[in-house]
Amino acid sequence: MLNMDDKIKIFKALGNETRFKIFKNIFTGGYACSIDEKQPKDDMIAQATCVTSIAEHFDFALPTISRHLKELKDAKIITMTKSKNKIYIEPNIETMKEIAGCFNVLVEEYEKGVLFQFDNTK
Amino acid sequence: MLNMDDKIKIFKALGNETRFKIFKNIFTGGYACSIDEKQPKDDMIAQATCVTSIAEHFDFALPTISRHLKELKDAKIITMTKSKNKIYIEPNIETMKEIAGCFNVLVEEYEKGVLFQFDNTK
DNA sequence: AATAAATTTAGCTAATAAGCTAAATAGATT
DNA sequence: AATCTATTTAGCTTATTAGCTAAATTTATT
Repeated sequence: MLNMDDKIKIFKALGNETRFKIFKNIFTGGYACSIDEKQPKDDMIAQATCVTSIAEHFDFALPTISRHLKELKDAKIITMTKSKNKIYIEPNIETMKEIAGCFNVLVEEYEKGVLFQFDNTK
Repeated sequence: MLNMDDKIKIFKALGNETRFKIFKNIFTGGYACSIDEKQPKDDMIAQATCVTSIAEHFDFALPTISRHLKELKDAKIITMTKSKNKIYIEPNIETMKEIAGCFNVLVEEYEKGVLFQFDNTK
């Protein structure tokens, strides 16, 4: 369950152009890591990628992308799993489900509330 | 339809503690404006409130809250409608529906994708 | 016409964030 | 053991953001 600070951290992480693009690409694109292509691991899903392969798609220095990824990880938007000398990056779909749920509830509750008020004011 | 910049603006707006609390309160609480209580308008729903009445619930100076509200408005999270010398503030539920839709699609598409890959890797 | 209420604008300061390069660390390969 | 690959840490600069007070603007009330 996400508390308020968790949610704020998630929104802050997504409220930056570079991180949003990284997020979007990890969730919808998924770059294969060069080493994965040589030695695919069947316990890794295809989206799993590494810091360098993500950074290649951006015009920023590697440490900059590394720090953005850390922020996405700290917000639980992605997971970063060390395996040998590489970091495998995957979408954290549980967090997305929770956020989706928050907005769905917000819309549902709001519509309930509006109907209630319409009844009240008439 | 929200484009990428719109979405980033929305997340940036919600990624700040003060704005998140204002957002939360406008959507779930709804403070009545002192003047509304004296002269209720039947074309305004109960959540409609004004800058001062929102600011009363925060320990920040009025101009600070005013600027935060402007940012929520610019992100289309709330609407601000001038009526006489006051601003009526209401949730913009359409934007919330769109954001909810984005996360719902993300989760759905991801799960489709994962299933596809499982089929592929086996 | 003067005052009061609601809100914004302007201009300032301090904190935070985003970028960089250089150096450090950890593991793999030769 | 030396080198290469992947990544992070440190330390720096610049830009942005969040807060403030004071002043301006707009409309309502007396």
